[in-house]
Amino acid sequence: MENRYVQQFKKGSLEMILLCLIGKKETYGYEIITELNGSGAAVLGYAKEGTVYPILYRLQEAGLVQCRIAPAAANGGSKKYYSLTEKGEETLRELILFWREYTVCVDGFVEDYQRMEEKL
Amino acid sequence: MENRYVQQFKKGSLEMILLCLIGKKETYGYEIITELNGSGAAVLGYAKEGTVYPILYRLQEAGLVQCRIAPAAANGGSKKYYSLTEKGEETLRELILFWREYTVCVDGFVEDYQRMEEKL
DNA sequence: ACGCTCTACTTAGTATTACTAATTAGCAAC
DNA sequence: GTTGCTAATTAGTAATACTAAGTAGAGCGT
Repeated sequence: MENRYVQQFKKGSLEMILLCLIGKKETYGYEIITELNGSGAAVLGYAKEGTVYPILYRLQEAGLVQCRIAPAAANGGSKKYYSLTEKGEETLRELILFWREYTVCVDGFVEDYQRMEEKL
Repeated sequence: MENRYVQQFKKGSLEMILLCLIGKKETYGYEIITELNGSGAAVLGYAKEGTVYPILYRLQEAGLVQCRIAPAAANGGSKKYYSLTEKGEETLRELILFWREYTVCVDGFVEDYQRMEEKL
């Protein structure tokens, strides 16, 4: 891992990111992994199977996503398509609200520090 | 814990928050805890000793903060005043840069989801 | 037929982070 | 001398994510 901070901040928000991706369109684990590892999300580091699949199981067990099994496609194994449940949509809305509050709070500490640093 | 999301997002960024607080002014564990539990940081939940002190030890072991022991004050035990080392300042600058990148990335996923939701 | 590659999912074991909860200890006020 | 406040320490646990390996189907080239 190139950037050791990646791991740190990533904890916790991946769950929200997966809910966003699933909410945008019905999708499956492998596609999520390739999307995360594609352009735009490099700052998250490279999501691995051992990270993504357990989160999907947790989300399903919590009743936030539902799963539809599609038979094996052109090439490759059978896919598990996930979509948000009503509870999942509600939870995601709450999560997003909280994410906003949270970043505002953390930014506050950062700005306090930087304001002080500028005075030197 | 009232808000179960608190715990999730909090993982990882507390380290940066402590560095910001220590960088702003020399301070000690108990003061950090009371500051975090005071106004403005309620969204972080209530930081407990078992969370803050181990982070301070980690930061010290990593050479990011240095420690000065002050004799017992008017009332209370002796304090351990922490301040940033040069390495700590550098690391904090890097952490802040990364924090910006990180939130932009996560916000991107959130906005993608919300853009799609509005179209419905 | 065989191995190779790609898609796709699963899982065991580990590290890190934070929380719970209890303990120690000095000093002051009553 | 007991209570209350400041201040730090620590043992044990839960949650999150990572490492690394394995399973399995389908298509392709030889």
